[in-house]
Amino acid sequence: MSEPDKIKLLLVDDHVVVRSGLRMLLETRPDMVIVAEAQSGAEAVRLVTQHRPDVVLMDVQMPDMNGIEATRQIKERWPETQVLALTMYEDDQYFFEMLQAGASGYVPKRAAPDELVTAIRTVYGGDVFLYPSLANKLVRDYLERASAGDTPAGSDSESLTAREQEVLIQIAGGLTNQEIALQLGISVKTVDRHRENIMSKLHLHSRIELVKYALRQGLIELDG
Amino acid sequence: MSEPDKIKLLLVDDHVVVRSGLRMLLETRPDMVIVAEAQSGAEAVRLVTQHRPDVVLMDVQMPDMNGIEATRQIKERWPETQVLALTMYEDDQYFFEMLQAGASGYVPKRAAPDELVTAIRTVYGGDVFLYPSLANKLVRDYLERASAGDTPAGSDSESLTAREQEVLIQIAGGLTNQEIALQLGISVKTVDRHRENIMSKLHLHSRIELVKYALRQGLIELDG
DNA sequence: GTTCGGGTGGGTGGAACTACCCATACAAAA
DNA sequence: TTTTGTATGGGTAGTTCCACCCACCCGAAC
Repeated sequence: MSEPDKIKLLLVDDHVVVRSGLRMLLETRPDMVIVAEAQSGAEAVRLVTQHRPDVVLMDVQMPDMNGIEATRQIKERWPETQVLALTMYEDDQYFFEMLQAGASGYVPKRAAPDELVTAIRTVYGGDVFLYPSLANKLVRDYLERASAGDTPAGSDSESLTAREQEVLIQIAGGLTNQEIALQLGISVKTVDRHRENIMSKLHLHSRIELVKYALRQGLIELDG
Repeated sequence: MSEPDKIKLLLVDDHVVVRSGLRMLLETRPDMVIVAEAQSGAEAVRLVTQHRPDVVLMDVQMPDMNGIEATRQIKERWPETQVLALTMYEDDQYFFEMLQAGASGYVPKRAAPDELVTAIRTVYGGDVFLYPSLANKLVRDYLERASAGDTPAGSDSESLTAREQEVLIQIAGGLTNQEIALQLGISVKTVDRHRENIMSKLHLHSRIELVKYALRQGLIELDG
């Protein structure tokens, strides 16, 4: 279909403008070709099946199914496909989750075009690319965990699982269970189950308390 | 400089990708020409002075100086320059502020390219363009104000009465309507009535949004 | 191989929330 | 005086939340 030596890209973003911008910045590069565009996480998974791209440029925040869940599903089925996360905000709350989901890189959308190109080539080569400000974050977090001895048995109160944390962030963002379910591509009942577990673990009893907890923990920002 | 019959555009967005996308979608149109790009509100004001564009495509959320303040300053100095607001989120909290600042239109970035072009031509013609979902919002608000007897120039957002503020604080404190009613010695329905009025005035639609509003306004503390 | 935890999902019932409708009482402003 | 705004309260409907109940699948740990 396309020259075999080019890096095949899949663009995933819910905004036409952003996809066009990425296309403009990337398709002129001699070693890259855009094989498809998706506007939701669900569509991305489908198009990976169809086009088998080398690298997926994945927006993190999207309706329908967000980038984290889409990444998880893609890496589960095609581990050789590399995912490069794109985000609007550098202080992104989903940074760690995205890496856990299997993303090989993380670049803010404000990055210069050449930086983006470098990032794509890096993850295509099987390496990890982290934007400097975000790399610092990762290192800091790593050191914290190391010095804390990994928090073995959840020293104080029970700690939340990654999934629970994800749901908590969505709740704190003001979404209903219904909307969260749509975001994560799971059942409303499961979201509700996670919410119950979170409340139980944290000894909280209403969404508002969850919101305040998330704010105190810095899981979300007030202006978000 | 450029053909006089073309609509001169200034693109304002802090993301290179978005500016590129807009450029790609717009510069091929025969009746449009992009005279400059700005990556902050401050730069936008400067470039309007320099290039005198007909229409400014203004991102709302930006660091440095946001789109609202930039719009205010631009409209103050060059009222004939039209500003079309672009936003990432349809349920934008800055919607009304942007209109008050002088924007002639409001379009989400997820809008189709042709819709954006239509919007530009509309505001260039001196008319107002509102994306359907947002127009509904405005109409609803207008009707509210009209039936309520206006609030003269609709200048600032309607302010809360003392009682409403009191109820808001209790809600933000995490109390239920039941508990608030008990606290204030009034009926649950009255508390509910106050809540409705508060939400209506502030254009908010859930308790969680009320909590965040109260926190932003400093009405309550996070640890309280 | 069994146990255990995490993630998934369903059902029920009551409370709470949200958006509409309606009204009355009172004080201040036009 | 009439209007306006504020506070008060009721009704109804539909949705969401919350706390219980139950289950299955899977992978990791023991």
